[in-house]
Amino acid sequence: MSLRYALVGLLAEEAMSGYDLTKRFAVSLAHAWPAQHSQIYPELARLMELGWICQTGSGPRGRKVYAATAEGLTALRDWLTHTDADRTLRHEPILRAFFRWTLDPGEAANQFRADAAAYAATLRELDNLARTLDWESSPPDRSARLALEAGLRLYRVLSEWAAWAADRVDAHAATQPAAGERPDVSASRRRTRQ
Amino acid sequence: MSLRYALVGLLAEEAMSGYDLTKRFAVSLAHAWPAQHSQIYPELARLMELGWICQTGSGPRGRKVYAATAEGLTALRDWLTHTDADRTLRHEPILRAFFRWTLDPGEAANQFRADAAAYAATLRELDNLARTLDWESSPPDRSARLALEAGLRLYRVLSEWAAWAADRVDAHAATQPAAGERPDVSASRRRTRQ
DNA sequence: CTATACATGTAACAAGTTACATGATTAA
DNA sequence: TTAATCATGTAACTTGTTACATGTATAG
Repeated sequence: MSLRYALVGLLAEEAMSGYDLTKRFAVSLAHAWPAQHSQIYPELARLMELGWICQTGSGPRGRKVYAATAEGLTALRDWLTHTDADRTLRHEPILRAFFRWTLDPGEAANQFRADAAAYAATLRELDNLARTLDWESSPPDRSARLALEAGLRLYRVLSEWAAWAADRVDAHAATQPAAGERPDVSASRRRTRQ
Repeated sequence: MSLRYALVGLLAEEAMSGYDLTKRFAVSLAHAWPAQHSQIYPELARLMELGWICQTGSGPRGRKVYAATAEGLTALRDWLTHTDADRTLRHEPILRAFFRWTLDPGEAANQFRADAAAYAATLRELDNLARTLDWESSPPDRSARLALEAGLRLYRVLSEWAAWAADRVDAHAATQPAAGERPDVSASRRRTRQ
């Protein structure tokens, strides 16, 4: 349901088209709730049926401009106040980290450093985005700035974490007798509880 | 595909059943890649067909114990080294933060504080889990500790972020003339680009 | 004229969640 | 004996991704 409310929320701030919304999801919302146009257009149709949004204009190339209705805004507020937030974190790079013991330490460290670099790049991107937002402007902009701050802090720690993990792997490898190329997988595989 | 490789990875470390795997996903992997038993059992069947795992034993109540095969381990390593990681972050509480300008500031601040408390609770949970893992034990445990550290750091910043955001909302509300109960939504809604 | 950006949609598939469904073993 | 835990599975549905498909307006 999150996408549905996100669309209403954006349209409550400012009337715009599906194309505009898609761009919003590709920039400011990219690090909170990414969505493609193929998901957005059908959802807009459903929101029209629900009466949570309405078409307020049109433009060249079949452009349709939508705005949130009072009902839509009520539904959004109801979602925010009367439903539990899903605080799940699902992040593939962390999953990958669990299994890097199957690689030789040099490769594992390289991968952590690649993660660190990628996170740092995203952080710079978000930082530029944050600079375009004013702290003391409109309520929507103030909220956006608070949300953006989460992304800023998250990517900063992810970057630090990955760099730290790379160093740890290197440090441990240095203490090892540099035996085979890879850790002895079969030894741990023999551990079994039937 | 992540689930598939996660299962092979866990079974490369230690032979176990679908039930055991489900518990692993509910504890150590819960904050990296959550998965339910309804997703795990069918995937195990597919992994058997692929030859990436094999059944190595059985137990009471139809218990089936699986282990990763050499092919499975090769596939896992190939995934880790030859495919791009998906570094997407999708987190509902951040999305919600974007739209809290539609609520009165008191309610918005309360919600941020509830977020902070929930994150802090998860952090304590993860901290207990981390204490059960040794830094210098087996390679799999060392990897798990590195991965867990990401969760630790992420939940710490999320908790700090939410508390900070709550304070910010309060601080801003204090400077406001306490006019109506809610921000003037209609004013910003009038902003429109056709 | 020609490439790029604008603009909207659909279809097929993959992944994930919730609910349904069943039964065996064990500990109190 | 009875509740909890162990243990495996399926079905229906929702959500999200990738690819397909089409056409218009604008800037160089």
